[in-house]
Amino acid sequence: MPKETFHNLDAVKRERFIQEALKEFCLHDYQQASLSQIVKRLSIAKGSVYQYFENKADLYLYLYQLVQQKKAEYVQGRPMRPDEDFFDWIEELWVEGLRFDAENPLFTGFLFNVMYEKDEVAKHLMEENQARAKAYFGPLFRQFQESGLLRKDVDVDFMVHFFTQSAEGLARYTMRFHEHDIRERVKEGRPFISSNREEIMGLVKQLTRLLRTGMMDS
Amino acid sequence: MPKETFHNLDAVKRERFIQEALKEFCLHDYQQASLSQIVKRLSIAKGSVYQYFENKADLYLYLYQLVQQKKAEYVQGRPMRPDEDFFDWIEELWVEGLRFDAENPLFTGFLFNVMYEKDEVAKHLMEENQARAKAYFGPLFRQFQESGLLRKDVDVDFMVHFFTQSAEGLARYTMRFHEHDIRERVKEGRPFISSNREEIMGLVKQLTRLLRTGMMDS
DNA sequence: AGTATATATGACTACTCAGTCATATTGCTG
DNA sequence: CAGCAATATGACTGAGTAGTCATATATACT
Repeated sequence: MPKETFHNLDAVKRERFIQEALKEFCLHDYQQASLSQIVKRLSIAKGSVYQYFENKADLYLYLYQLVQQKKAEYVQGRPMRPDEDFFDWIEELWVEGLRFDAENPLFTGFLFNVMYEKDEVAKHLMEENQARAKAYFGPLFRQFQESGLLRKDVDVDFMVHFFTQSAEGLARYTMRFHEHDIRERVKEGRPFISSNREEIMGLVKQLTRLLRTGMMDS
Repeated sequence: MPKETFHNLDAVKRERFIQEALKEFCLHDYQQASLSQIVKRLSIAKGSVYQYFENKADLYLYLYQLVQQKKAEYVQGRPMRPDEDFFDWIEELWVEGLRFDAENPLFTGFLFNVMYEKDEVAKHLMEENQARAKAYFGPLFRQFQESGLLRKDVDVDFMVHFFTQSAEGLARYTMRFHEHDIRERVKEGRPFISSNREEIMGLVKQLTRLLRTGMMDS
């Protein structure tokens, strides 16, 4: 976690530091991300990083905690109402989530990188994240199976995996037009996820259609 | 592409070189993978790498081409028969594919890394791969839509994306029990994908169920 | 055996990095 | 203003990297 000095920092300077650090961890994985490059872009001394954080891993974990928290705040506070349709609820959740992604591309880019990070620092973060999804949706799905809402001939764990994987793929799909220049967009701070509400709604609806009743024509 | 010298190499030595290089690129992304480490493990001189290949990128691209080709050979040669059910065909394809993955963990590990590689060297490989999938399944899906097999209220591109993403997620799911010690397994050359035919068949069947008719109980 | 060609070698260059630390600068307090 | 504590600095260390190249060794051919 950050040292006292970082919290004492001028808010503008602290924000700029976070932005630039996120940018670096968006463009590169943990090992390849360079503190030297961050301080160069910020025009501050290398030593300052170590006035603010213990080391590189400390900074990385702080950023993760920050981003994770912001995203959770945004998505939570809209729990499923009793007797509400699960997929209707999910639709709303995902639309909100994608809007958040569009508005905070650096957050999303960072989380995507964490997801596929090969370094040890990030291993437990992914595992935690997966465990969280499993703990949340697992019992819910089991309950739905019992109440005859979800099919019983597919394993709950597998269905949760399939479901979360689909959500992830949805975010990825929204980036499809910017895949070739995501790096440039990150560098320049431009968004790389569509913020077109119509488009987002359309995609989410298509995904829930597939999840509900599959690919086959009925 | 490799230099003449690499092709002239004793087959055993060449195979060992490939194995060790794949191992390194399984454990690390492109930038982090170290030629110095590879030659150390092989007990050969650093210079030898440059007798065999132009540079690091050349080696990486050679490995990709090699792995891609081997996998294609394995999966191809089982084209869809006319009037065969699409999902029945897919089931067979995926079972074969997962068997290949289980038998060649280094190949699969390497391809997984390529997929999420952030370095420029790999960018066009991913794009190529996605374009290949789109070119192959796109027209097929469009045809299925017209013949009333696939639902028409979901965009073909989106459906192809959903479909390929699901296949990828399937492979990832088979690794779920080894996620914490994949690195150790790669280092020691032990498999990290289940080769239990029953289990593989079971998982593939569950996925095709979900793809066919969705998650809801009918 | 002798010569030419192919292959193997590892010290070396030039680079980047995380992290350190003695020193300089700033801000605050009495 | 003096003095002290908090903060900023950047040269430096030690480690690791891709790639080079002159030299040594092995192989093939006459």
